[in-house]
Amino acid sequence: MNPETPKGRAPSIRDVARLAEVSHQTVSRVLNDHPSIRPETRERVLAAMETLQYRPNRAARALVTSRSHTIGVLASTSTEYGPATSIAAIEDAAREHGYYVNTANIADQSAEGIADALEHLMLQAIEGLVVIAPQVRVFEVLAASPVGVPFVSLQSTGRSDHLALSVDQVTGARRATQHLINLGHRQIVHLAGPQDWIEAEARMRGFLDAIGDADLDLRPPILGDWSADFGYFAGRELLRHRDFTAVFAANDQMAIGFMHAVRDMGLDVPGDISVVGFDDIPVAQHVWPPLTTVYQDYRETGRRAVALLLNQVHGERVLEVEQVVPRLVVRGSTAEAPVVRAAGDATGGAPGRRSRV
Amino acid sequence: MNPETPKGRAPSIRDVARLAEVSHQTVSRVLNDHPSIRPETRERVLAAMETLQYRPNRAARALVTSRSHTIGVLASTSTEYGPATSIAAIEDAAREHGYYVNTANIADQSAEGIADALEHLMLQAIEGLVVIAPQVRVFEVLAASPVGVPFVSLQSTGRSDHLALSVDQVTGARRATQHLINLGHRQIVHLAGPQDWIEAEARMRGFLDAIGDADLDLRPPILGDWSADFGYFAGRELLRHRDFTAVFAANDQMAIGFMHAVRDMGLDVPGDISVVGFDDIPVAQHVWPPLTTVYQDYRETGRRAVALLLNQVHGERVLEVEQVVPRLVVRGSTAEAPVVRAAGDATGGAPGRRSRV
DNA sequence: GGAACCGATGTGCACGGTCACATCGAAGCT
DNA sequence: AGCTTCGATGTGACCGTGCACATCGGTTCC
Repeated sequence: MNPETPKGRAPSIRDVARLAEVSHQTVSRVLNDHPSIRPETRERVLAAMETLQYRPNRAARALVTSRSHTIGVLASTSTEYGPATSIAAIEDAAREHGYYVNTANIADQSAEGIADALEHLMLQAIEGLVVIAPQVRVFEVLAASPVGVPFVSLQSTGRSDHLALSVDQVTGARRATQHLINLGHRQIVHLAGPQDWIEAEARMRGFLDAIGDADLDLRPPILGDWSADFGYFAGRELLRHRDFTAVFAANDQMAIGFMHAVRDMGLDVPGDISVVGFDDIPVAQHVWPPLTTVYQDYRETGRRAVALLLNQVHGERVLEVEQVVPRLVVRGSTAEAPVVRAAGDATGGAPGRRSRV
Repeated sequence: MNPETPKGRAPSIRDVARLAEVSHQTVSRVLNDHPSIRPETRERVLAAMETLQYRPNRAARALVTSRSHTIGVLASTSTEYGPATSIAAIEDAAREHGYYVNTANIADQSAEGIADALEHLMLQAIEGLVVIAPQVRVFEVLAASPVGVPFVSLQSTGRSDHLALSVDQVTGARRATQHLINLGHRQIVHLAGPQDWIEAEARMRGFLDAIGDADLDLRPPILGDWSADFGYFAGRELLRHRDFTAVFAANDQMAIGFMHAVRDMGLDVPGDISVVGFDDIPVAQHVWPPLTTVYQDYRETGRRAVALLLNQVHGERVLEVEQVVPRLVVRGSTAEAPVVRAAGDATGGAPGRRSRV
């Protein structure tokens, strides 16, 4: 459409060069901010680009430099609030650094599904990888077929073959549990995440540590699937025997589902049973009762992952990462343990209503 | 590392060709499933690829074919459940079709922010665009600087310059409102989404239609920002005058925040005030009371967007899209309107508890 | 039995950039 | 004055793949 454009093809640096009456190499230099270009020449080239509506061809550049300027994100459950938030932050941060992001979601949890997603990313010639699919198995697959590019995981694995952004979930979980213990609870149930998940394990460890420190009886944690539905059904089951006074759920969804079950049984949170979640999803403070939980900054985590990864990609020294400790947020779902355990009393009071927004 | 690999460079089709004792073109043909290749030759080539761990270079291929095999997603609020779910579905579907997805989040709502994100995608040479950033302004920007590739939007705009996946939100909202009207509510407040949003407008229109059909008094809708926090604060404000008995919120988060405010004022849902949301996010059925809302299938929407877009990209005839009507899910947050409007009575009963999981 | 055709494969170039090296005039140094 | 250095620019090759066209042996057809 543009009269200057020679063929039906998009304009290339040679078209720009012709119009600006310079060599194609000079155009290339302008593109790459080469120092030794006369300001006047640069202006002329830029004007020609503007006229032709020139856009550099990323494929051509990638071909010759063998740099794709793309980072991969290997994700699972990207629908959940936490991962989704981190992914969005990763994309923003990457764009800021002039990078593109390619996400592959793990379809199922099989090793094959993981390998498929990884293969998809490798075909894209990614320069680095952010792993936000925090199942132990993912790292096994990664170890079995090395990607050959630096990678960062958003969860701490304890392995040393890559960098991990250590949000100290163990301490977060420990603090949540200690909060319950401080309130006088002695029988505490842990609704954990799935077996294979690193975060689930870390949170469980924090729970176990706190229980051990306080020398309390240990009930084996219930392994869940992070969903509110699971929290609900687990609650229905658990509440058949009222032999506990508090629950620490490994995420807010399960906590919310559990609270639903408590109400269905005609019991009260926190009057009869205190509940703590993990993550502080946006609705956590608006459910009834407002959920005591552990806050972690998913955006910041994503941002830092990109910074860390790009450092590695550019071959810079990677500094030791300081641990971020998530913060306990006390709301209305926790209260002092009922003094007398009355198994039949379903109409316990509702003390300690400290709802806040 | 591999003895066959000539230099430090990754193997190319010529390396494969040399090993298989064919020409590079034959290798290319094997890659592209050209019909006239002898099975025996194909085998030999495939074996050579395997030996060399050959991976096609996407950049080179994109350069010569000028096809990037990438689709762009222009998104905003990709952190919310709905968009996040659709994006994940888009990525899965695209991968299934051998396509890559590049997402750009709109940083702020300014025209500049939108143009930036779009520019980012265009530099990537996307073949098609899915718009999941349902603000009217986005379409203005798109109209001002045409992208030159087919695009599909996940929300109906009424414009005819592109395809829109019409989930019929107007009807969904109308049904939600009618549900309240059928329960005897006469004063209904609408917590709407932000001004600029297509979905917000559609849902508001459905609300207005239903109110108009029933010949009820119209209260101007309150424009919110989709957040639970907003729902809460709007509720605190609205409830200073109890001149309504039901609320239709444009999404579940605002509904949940509003219900929080109702409780804070010592009132009861649905005894004093019925609440309907929109979206059916996973926790909606587990909050108290379980939220009556309108379900829409975000995964399916994303999947269909990709199918539609790729049809266009491949120049196929694009069939008219049938409208999907979202489904009303009745739960415990709605009940018959209180017969007598007792302004001071804060302890209304809790009829119609039909909680279900 | 020779022309036309077809299946299977090879040859060379083009895609749009960047890199290494060449060129060339002006300025600096001895 | 002659040599070196440097800034500003040009020339040609190359990255890995696909396309257009050429080649070549074997059938088919009249």
